[in-house]
Amino acid sequence: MITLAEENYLKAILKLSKNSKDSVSTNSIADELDTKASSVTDMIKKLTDKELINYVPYRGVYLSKSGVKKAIEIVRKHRLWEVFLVTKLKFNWDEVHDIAEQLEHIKSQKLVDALDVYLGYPEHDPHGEPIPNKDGKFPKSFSKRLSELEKGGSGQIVGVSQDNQSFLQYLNSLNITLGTSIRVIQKIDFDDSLEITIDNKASHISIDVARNLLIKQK
Amino acid sequence: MITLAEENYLKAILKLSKNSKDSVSTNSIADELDTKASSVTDMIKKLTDKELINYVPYRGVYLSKSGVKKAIEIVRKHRLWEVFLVTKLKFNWDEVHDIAEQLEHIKSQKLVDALDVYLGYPEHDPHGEPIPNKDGKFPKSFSKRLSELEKGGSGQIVGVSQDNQSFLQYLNSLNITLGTSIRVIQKIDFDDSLEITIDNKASHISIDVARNLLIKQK
DNA sequence: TTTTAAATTTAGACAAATCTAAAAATTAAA
DNA sequence: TTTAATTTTTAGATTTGTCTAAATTTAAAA
Repeated sequence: MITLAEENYLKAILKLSKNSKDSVSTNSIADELDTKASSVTDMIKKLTDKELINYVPYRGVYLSKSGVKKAIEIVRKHRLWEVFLVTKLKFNWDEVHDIAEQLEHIKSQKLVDALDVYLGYPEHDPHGEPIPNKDGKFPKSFSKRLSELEKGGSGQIVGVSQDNQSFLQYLNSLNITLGTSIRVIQKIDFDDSLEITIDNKASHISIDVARNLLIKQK
Repeated sequence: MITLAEENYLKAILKLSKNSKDSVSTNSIADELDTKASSVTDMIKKLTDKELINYVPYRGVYLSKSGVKKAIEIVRKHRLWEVFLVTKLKFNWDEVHDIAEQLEHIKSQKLVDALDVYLGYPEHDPHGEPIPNKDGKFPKSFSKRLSELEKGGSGQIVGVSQDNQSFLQYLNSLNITLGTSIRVIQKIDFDDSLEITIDNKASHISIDVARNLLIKQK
């Protein structure tokens, strides 16, 4: 049986191994989970015993096949629940993370699959992150960043690539949400900022914001 | 902060104090939670420190005001999630208990309330148990037992008063579910069993079953 | 290449929740 | 009312997940 704490470690290791291809260091896990390196070493041993990760002392860890499978399952649950909270319970984009953090640990394969059906097999969560399917496969992504669009280009918001509170709240204030139509009216050379329309209303955003907005073109 | 284990104890104590009005004994809690009396004594001390229960050594416990409030919140969450699983995710009646047992511990007031709205403020869970509202008040019950109906009487199933697996599975095999229309065709004096129609199809059930079926008459 | 700094692990401790076995208190029986 | 049986509590141990402080290993700097 895999415990809640173990699940959180697996998820953290998966996330960290996506950033850099190398094995994941003890300290980086400690940072990610806001805990101490010594605690991480302890847990690493438990996960190694369960063959969920591979570990060479002082050399870092990486997920085993079963560890990847398990970690992806947790990510899948997290993101499906986020979709549920936003699309069905009308939560805001930036309110769902902490609740999904709890819901992702509910154990029932049937529940996850039923939720997936109920939500219509969504491919992205409200933050634009891809949702792996039942077999652990991620959908092919067709989105690009708003910052990559040319003048005159347009598309619909399908996600964001950063999910901190202040960013999401800023988007809220701009009336940018999932599905919002955006068109690039002008690109300002001076600071790379963009004049855009948000559902046909004019607005102005910085390049930093544009870089974190994922859009899908028709 | 209240822990998962503490929540389970509060729920058990609430359940046990509904049966008998007296204070709840250590052993009865141990039975209910399938644990040892010594473990119960330990936990009783913790709950007493947190003023969630009142406790006199060797004399049993009862819930404090805040303990009742907390326990009812958990029951509310459990039952709302059961409704969700059955009405939205199409689970069977007898499959939802274990999952709700996990979901009831998710911490978010906003989530519970949103779920309540989403489900249309249900007053009973799929087992017929009443769902306390936001303020902890239970709905007034208008249901009666099928066993109390006269020959010729009819109504709709609104719940059951017993929720063990085999009973629920038996009902399933009879095609008795929430909302099913039942009419009493004949009462057999010999063993008090009943000839009934289930959605207009003839069937025969024992008095024991009839006693555990809650119906609402038009 | 030796020394210093940084990262990692070990050792020992702690809180939560549980257990077994033994002691104490209460209740029931003789 | 004394004894026996039952219930409850205490004492001490265990597991999980965490911590601090010290020791060890690896990497970087002189």
